Amino acid sequence: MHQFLSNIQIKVNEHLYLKDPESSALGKRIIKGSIELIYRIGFESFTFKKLATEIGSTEASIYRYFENKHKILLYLTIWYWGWTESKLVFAITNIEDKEVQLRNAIELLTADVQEDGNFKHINEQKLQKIIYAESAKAYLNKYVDDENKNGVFSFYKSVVQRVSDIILEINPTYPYPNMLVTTIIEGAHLQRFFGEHLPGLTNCSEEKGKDNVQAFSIELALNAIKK
Amino acid sequence: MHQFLSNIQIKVNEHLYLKDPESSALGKRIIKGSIELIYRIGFESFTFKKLATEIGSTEASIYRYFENKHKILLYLTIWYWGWTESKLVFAITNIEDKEVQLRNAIELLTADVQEDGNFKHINEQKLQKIIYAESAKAYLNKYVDDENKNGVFSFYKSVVQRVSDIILEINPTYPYPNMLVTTIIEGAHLQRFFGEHLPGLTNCSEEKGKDNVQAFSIELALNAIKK
Amino acid sequence: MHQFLSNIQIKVNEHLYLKDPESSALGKRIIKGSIELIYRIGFESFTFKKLATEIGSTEASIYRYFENKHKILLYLTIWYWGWTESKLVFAITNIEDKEVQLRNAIELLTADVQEDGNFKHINEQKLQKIIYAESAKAYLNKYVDDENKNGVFSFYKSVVQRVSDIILEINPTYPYPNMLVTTIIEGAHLQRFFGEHLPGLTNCSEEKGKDNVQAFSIELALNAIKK
Amino acid sequence: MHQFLSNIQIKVNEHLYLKDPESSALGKRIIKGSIELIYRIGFESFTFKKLATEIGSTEASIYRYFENKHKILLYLTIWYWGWTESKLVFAITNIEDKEVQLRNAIELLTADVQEDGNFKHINEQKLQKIIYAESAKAYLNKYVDDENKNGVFSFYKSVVQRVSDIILEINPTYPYPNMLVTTIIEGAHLQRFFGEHLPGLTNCSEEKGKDNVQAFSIELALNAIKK
DNA sequence: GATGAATGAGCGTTCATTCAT
DNA sequence: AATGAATGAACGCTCATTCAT
Repeated sequence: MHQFLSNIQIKVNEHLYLKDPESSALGKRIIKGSIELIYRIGFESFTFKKLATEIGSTEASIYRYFENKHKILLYLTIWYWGWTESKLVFAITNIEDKEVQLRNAIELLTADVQEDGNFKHINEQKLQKIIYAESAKAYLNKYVDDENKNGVFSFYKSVVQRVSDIILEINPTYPYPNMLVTTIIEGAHLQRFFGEHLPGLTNCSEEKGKDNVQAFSIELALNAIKK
Repeated sequence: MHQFLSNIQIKVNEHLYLKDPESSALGKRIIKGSIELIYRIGFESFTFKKLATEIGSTEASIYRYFENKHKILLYLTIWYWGWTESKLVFAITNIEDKEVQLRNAIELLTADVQEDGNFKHINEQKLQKIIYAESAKAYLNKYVDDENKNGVFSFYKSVVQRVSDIILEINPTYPYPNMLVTTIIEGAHLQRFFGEHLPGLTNCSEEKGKDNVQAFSIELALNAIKK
Repeated sequence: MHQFLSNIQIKVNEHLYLKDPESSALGKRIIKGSIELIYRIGFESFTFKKLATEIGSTEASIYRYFENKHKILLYLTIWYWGWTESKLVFAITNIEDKEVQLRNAIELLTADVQEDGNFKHINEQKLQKIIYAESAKAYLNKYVDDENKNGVFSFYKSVVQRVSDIILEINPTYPYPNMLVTTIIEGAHLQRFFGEHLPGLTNCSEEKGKDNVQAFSIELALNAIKK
Repeated sequence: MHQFLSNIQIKVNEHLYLKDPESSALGKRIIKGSIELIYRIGFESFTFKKLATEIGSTEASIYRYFENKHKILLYLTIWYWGWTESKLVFAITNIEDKEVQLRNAIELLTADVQEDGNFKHINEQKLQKIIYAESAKAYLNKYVDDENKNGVFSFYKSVVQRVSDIILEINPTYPYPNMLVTTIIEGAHLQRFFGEHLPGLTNCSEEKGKDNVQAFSIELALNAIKK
């Protein structure tokens, strides 16, 4: 997988930045620093000033890249879903059995991310925690107009659509494929989040091989679409 | 139900406020105004100053009741889950058939709220939208220490536990009752949220009687726990 | 005149301030400090921060009184013209001869102001210099909508109208009374300004009794309207 | 006049620029863009960044020509008076009758400018509006030292002096020729400004042939100096 | 000579909070 | 108990300017 993905660069909608952060060293420090800092202090406390201090630059310089902190969160969110889609494509390619495809897909979408060496300035594990905890804030506010909303969700939609298509191939009459996929994705995020921040609210725990959030999710999906 | 609930008052953990907002007219205006304002402008833009203007009072007066805006959101969240538990208790009382209990419970938990005349200063519909969109912000930040987190979740946990118990009575060997319940609750919230803010991402729509979010949720649960 | 005016308070349009600066000690310090500071460093360099330092307060406190620095300049301008109208009314009251009225009026409007003990927190001399140099900036910018523009000019218009009326009583057929009055007022301001900042551009100088700006202005008016 | 002026280039004091804007295409775009932009948004909002965007260049490039925005305004002001003097010289050359000279001069100085095809990168109409509204800001600030002030005013002084000389030839004993000329020039500017921005404060309006600002000005001057 | 990148400094504004009444 | 006045601190943003190429 690494070999494959090492040739891939996630292309984020260019309306989201003033200057492409991938295009310079400072830009990459902004991305890296944002992930680090949002992970550490949360998006609400995250400011351009703190980010500037974090990466040893200035607010003014960051403004060359992003209009405001919401755009950064959007950028990260989109990047995350673009990256997830890449992995998804890889996980189901050349697999004949549709049910195996579905298992692979759900396993991937509900997994706890491992760091991915291909993107040096992006810590994928921390990014995933940010997605769990903060991504809702990315799209629910006045800074994001509809155009951007759609931009944000294009990768997310693709992911959902790919899995829905598999479901419909297994059971062409299942009436709620999209709902099922989003419920499973977000449900898994939630369990991860509870596991970390509100232990006691979930009963997720490590098993050997794959953990029980994944087991639960796969079982849920297969039972739901069983004819 | 109204007759029953009209005798009920939701008791919110007293660590959350400096002075009980239920104890005075101003306190109730604070609650009513907060719901109105958070619904309208979002929690991030919500400030004591704006709230004071909204209810025709002053910032200083609001500080008599709540330490900060996060505590208000916590208060609303807790109230919501306390109220939901009350309705849940009523919905399953005196029903013999466990599967009917489960159906009723899920129907309730995934429904779009109707206004409930019993709480004059609380607009339950707007409150539910706030829960969908903002409640994650209530517990994920530095203002909320662990003690409060547990306070916040006591009602939520009760709700989850009650439904889990029903599930275990139907299928005592089902290994993930909590996960299933929270996934269904939050999944439904998500579908409602998508339905309103990102139409096109979900395929939920009105059917007659109960809408298909409810149908999907009930079916999902029953298939999951089928022996 | 002092006795008469000591009972007068200049009432400035209340849309211009958030809180009436005449209503508190801090408010008066804001007015006094603004005059001092704008006089000293000019309106462009004048900021709320510098003003706060000048009067030993904070920016936030000043914002309780005025939305922005333009509103302060407007306030000062309006106050100046209100005060000028008061003096004008007094200067022509009970004078029979219309030509003497006109002489008095022009003498007043073209005079170099002397400090007026009635307004302790206002240094009228410095205020007049500000009017000469900065008042155009008060009304020519995006901060001032039409409503306010008219507010600003109500006193100015009254002044112009009173003098125009005298002119028309002396010569009812003179076609340009308003132009004449504004030209004389602003011309005198300009000569004062040149006298201070660009010596060599004007040939104004002190004579005994009244200076030659006044003499020039009176002569100009009388010759213009002579039948 | 065009034939005559087409050989003329206005030479602006070289202390005002780092590199002569007349010496390159970019320099001319800077001048053209400055007039356009100051006219549109006012001098206070005018910045090098906006100017750079307007002309499709960069802030750094503009710094090659002008130290700061105040120098640009000075440049424009000086250019305007240089251009005005050129027209004035032409308007009175070879005219015998001194009173006709004076009429011509005042007519010119109080006229609403028409575009002058000789200077392709300069829109004279917009420049005149800038002079009306903003020129005071050019010389009243810390950026302009005395040396420059005199530079700015050399053309203005020449204009005033030329007209004063005519006046003194008509009436050698008139004591205030400079005051009269500046009052008329600035008075006319003021009427134009009021006409555009504060209609109702002036009673200027179009007549046929020449408008009444011109008529008023000429009459004012002739009556003032009448022996 | 012209430009792209980066930055130090400071402005205008709001926020959360305290104090006095 | 509720309010009016005041403020310290920080935020979001822009500006003028410099440096390297």
